Amino acid sequence: VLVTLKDVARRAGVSTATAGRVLGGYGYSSAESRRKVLRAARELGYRVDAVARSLATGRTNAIGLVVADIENPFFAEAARGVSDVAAEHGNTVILANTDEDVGKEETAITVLLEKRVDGLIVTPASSEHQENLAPLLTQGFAVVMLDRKVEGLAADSVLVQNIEGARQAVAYLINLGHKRIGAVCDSLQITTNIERIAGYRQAHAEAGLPLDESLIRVGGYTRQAALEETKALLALPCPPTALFAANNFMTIGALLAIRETGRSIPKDVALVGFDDMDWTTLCQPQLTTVAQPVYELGRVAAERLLARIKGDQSPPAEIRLPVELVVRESCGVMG
Amino acid sequence: VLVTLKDVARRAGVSTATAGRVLGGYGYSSAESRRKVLRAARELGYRVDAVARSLATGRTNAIGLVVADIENPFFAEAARGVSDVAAEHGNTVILANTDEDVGKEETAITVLLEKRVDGLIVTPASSEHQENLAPLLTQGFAVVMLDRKVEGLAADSVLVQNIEGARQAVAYLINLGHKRIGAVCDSLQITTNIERIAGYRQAHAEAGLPLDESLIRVGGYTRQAALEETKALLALPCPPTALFAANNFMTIGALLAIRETGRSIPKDVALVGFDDMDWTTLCQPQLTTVAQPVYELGRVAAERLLARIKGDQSPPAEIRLPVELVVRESCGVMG
DNA sequence: TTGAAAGCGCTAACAG
DNA sequence: CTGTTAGCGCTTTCAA
Repeated sequence: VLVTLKDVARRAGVSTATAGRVLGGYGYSSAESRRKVLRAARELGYRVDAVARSLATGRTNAIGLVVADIENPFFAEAARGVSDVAAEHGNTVILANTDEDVGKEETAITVLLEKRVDGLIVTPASSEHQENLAPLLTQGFAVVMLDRKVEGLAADSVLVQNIEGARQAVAYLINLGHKRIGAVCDSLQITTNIERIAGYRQAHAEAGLPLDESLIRVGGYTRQAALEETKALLALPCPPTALFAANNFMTIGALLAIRETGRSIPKDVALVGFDDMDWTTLCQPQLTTVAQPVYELGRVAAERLLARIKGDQSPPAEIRLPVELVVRESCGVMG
Repeated sequence: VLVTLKDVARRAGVSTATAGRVLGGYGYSSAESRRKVLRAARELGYRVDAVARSLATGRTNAIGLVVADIENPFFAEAARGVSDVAAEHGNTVILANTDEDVGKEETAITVLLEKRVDGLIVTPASSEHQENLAPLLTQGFAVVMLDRKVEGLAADSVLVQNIEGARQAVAYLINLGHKRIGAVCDSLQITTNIERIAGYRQAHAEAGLPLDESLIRVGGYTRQAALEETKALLALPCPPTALFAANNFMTIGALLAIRETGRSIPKDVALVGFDDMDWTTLCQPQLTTVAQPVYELGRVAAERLLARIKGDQSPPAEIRLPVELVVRESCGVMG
C-alpha cells in the first residue's frame, strides 16, 4: 500500500537520492528531473514518511504540549494559540494532560521525549518539582513554561502579570469600602496562585488594611473544592463581604457557593474573578474579572519554543503579558 | 547526548538484539541478561527512540485527532475523552484544528498521515466532502468519525441522538403552548445541524403544528453569526416566542441577541439550547438544554479506533449515544 | 547536478 | 535463550 521514494525514483528513472532531493526540497536538482520525479510521485500517490525522515534528520517537527487539563477553557484557549503557531511553521503538536499530578506529568514528559519531540511546552504541576525538566535544560533541550514557572529552572517562561492583576482587583474592592475580602485559590504549589495571593496581600498592605489570614482559603483545583472553601469562608462568624477567586474554576465554585447559601451578588457579597471566560458576561449580574490574553500566551510560548529549537541561545527570558481588570456588575453598580 | 541500544548492549555485554528484547519487552530473555541490561540502561540513562521503533515496526502508537476548534468546550471535552483512552493504551494524540474549513481539514489529514499515525478521529467539516477520507478507508486505514458523519462513507461514527434530542426539546416548547418557535443553527453541511433541524421539524409534525420556514435560520459557526441570525428572527413582524439553539455557540449568540434587543427570558422569549455547558446553571435564569455525553463521545470514538487499529474487521458501526433534555428555568418556571 | 552507499536506532527473522 | 544479519524509508556525505 505504501509507495516509497525508491518506487518513485524507479518510475522517474533517477536515483532515490535525486528523487529525495526534489520531493524533500533540499539539495540541487535539475528542472528536468524535478519534472520527472514530481510526475512519478503524483502518479504513484507518493506521500513522504515523516517517521523515516525524522530518523534520518534527527528532527520530528513535533512539539509536546503538557497541560493540566484540556477541558479547562483556559488551557484549551492557550492550546489553540500553541497549535496555530505550530501549524504556521509546519509543526505538529502532541497533547498530554496531567491533572496537576506530578507523577502524570513525569509520565507525559517521558513519553513525549521518547517520541523525540523537538521541544516541550509545559504548564508545570509544581513550582518546586524540577527533576523532570532540569536535566533536559542542561542538555540544551528546548523547553518553555506556559502560564507558570518552576523556581530556579533556567527555562523561558511565558506568564501574565499575576501580582499586578490581583493587586488591582483587590484594590478595587478595597476602594469600594470592603474591609474583609476573602480569597479562594487552589494549590500554592502553582506559581499563579502564589503570585495572585501575593497581589492580594500587596493591595491590603498598600491600603493599610489589616489582613485576616483566615480569609485566604486554599483548596483543590476543582469547582467542587472551590465551592467548599467558599462556603467555609461564608460560614465564618464574621464573613467576608467580598471575594477574590484566583482562577476560572475557583470563580465557578464561588458562584455556586454564594447561590447555595442563599446569598446574592453584589448585595450580600461582591465577587471578582481572575480569568475572563465568555460566560462571565452571560450571567446575572455580569462578572467583574481580571482578563488575561490566554490565546496570546499560547502563541508567544510556541514562538519562543520554535526560536529555541531553531537555535536561539539567548539567556532564558521571563515574558509577562499584561492583564486587565474588567469592571462589570458583580461588585455593585457599574464601575 | 543520546544513548542507543548499542551502547546499552555493549555495557551489558550482550548483543543489541538481546538488549532490545529486554528493553522493548518482546521475545525471550533470561533473568540474567534482563538484570544486566536493565542495569546498564539505568546507568546510561537510556530512553527508547520511538521514531526508530516506529520505522522498524510500522506503527507509531499515535492517533490523529481532527476537530473544528479545540477552544470550543465541546471539542475540548471530547478531546479529553480521546486523550484519556489513548493514554490508557499507551498511545499519544496529535491534535489539529480545521475551523470547519474543508481545505484545512485536508491539510491536517495529510500532515497526520505523513506522520504515520495509526488511525484518525475526525470531526468532518462537511457531510459531503469525502475525498479526504474515502481512499483511506478502502485501503483499510482506521478512521472514526466523531460527532458527525459523512454520507456514504464506510467508517465507524460515534454520534449522539440528535433528532431525538431536538424533537424532545421542541416538543417541550410546543407543549408549553408556543406556536412560533425559531431555530438557529450553523452550516447545514454538518450532520448535527441537519439532524437537529430534522428533529425540530418532526416535533412540529407530531404536534400538527404548521411550520414557518422563515423561522429556521442558518448562519456561520461563530457566536457572532448566531447573534445576528437571532436578531433577524426577533426582528420579524411576527417574531417567535421561543428559540431552539442547535449548539453551544448558537446558544451564546441567542442569549446575547435576546439581551441586546432588550428582551428577557423567559418572559419575552423562551430558550432551549443543545449541548449543556457548565455555565448554563450559572446564568439567570438557568438554561434548559439538551445535555449530551461529550466526554463519553470522545472515549467511545477512541475505543472504536483502537479496536480497528488492533484489527477489528466488523462492518462499520454507527454508534448513537443518548441525550437528555434538562429542564431548568429558561422556558418559564421550573418544568 | 547526480548516483552510490552509508547510516539514523530499532525490530524481526533465522540459525544456533 | 542469544547473536547475526537484514532491513524500515529517508537524508547525506562523497565522488564523479
